[in-house]
Amino acid sequence: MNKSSDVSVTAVDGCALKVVDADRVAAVRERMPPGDDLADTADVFGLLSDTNRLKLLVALLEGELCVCDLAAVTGQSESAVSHALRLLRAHRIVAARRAGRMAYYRLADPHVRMLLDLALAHTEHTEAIHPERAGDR
Amino acid sequence: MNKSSDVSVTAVDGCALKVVDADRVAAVRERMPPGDDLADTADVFGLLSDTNRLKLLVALLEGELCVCDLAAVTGQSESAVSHALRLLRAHRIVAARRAGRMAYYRLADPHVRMLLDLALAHTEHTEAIHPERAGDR
DNA sequence: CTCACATCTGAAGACTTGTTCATATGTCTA
DNA sequence: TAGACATATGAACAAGTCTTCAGATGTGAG
Repeated sequence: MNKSSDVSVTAVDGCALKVVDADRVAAVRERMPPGDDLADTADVFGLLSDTNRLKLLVALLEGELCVCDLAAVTGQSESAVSHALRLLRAHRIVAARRAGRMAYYRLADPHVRMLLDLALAHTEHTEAIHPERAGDR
Repeated sequence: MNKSSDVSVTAVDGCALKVVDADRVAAVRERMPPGDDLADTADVFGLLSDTNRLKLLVALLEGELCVCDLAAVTGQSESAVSHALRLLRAHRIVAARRAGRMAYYRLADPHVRMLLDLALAHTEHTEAIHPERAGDR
């Protein structure tokens, strides 16, 4: 095993790149989930990465709400809420129930619910440990 | 309690909006975490929402790696990796250890590690239950 | 049937983000 | 010290995203 200080050059997938620890690189590569899975996961995170969408989802954690109430709770325009819900609905993260002219939305993805719970539990504890912007070294 | 079918108009925070269930709206509003917390949480999700950054973090789950190995594992240019790491470092999600001219990066945020574990555990099981794009009704 | 209402939609502009290329910084070796 | 090397950085362009506005759709009441 060529550990530590020798730099080798491999061409694992067509594009040659210098690697320091070829074994670990190969091992990590093995375990890396397929690109599609990672892309899906990144998409989910992306849906949670907007403050307004996040507010909507947090509001829905406790039960369904109609569009206008969601707008009131989150302080957004009804149009903005509708757009956001459409996106979330397309990704099956929320689901709608229609009652006459009202539309009641609820969280439809237990996986996302867990992510939200986990994330919120931590930010409540962490308060200000994330000083945004800092650049070390 | 004015439940069900009467629509009232409240001006809770200055901006008047029609609400259907004023009680629930007020209750949900109560429990909603402060805006700053939500913004921080959204930022974290945002950092995980890029496939390339996600790859880097997944690669680091098993231990530290230097920049060039990260580039090799994830198939990105070293410059791109460096830029991504800078962002992650600024948010204290990864930390660098320098050894001569090499820089070894590791996951520095246990909170993020949990989010990653949770997310990956699920995508591995869920395969294709997230048919990307679908729009119901 | 007509009106008021709740929600949805499309399009356009402002803004944010990622990638690339060129170059800078700092470290090791000869 | 000179030169090779690993990483970092800045600037610029391309691409994607959010918000808003105006108007469309569908539903219930009179």
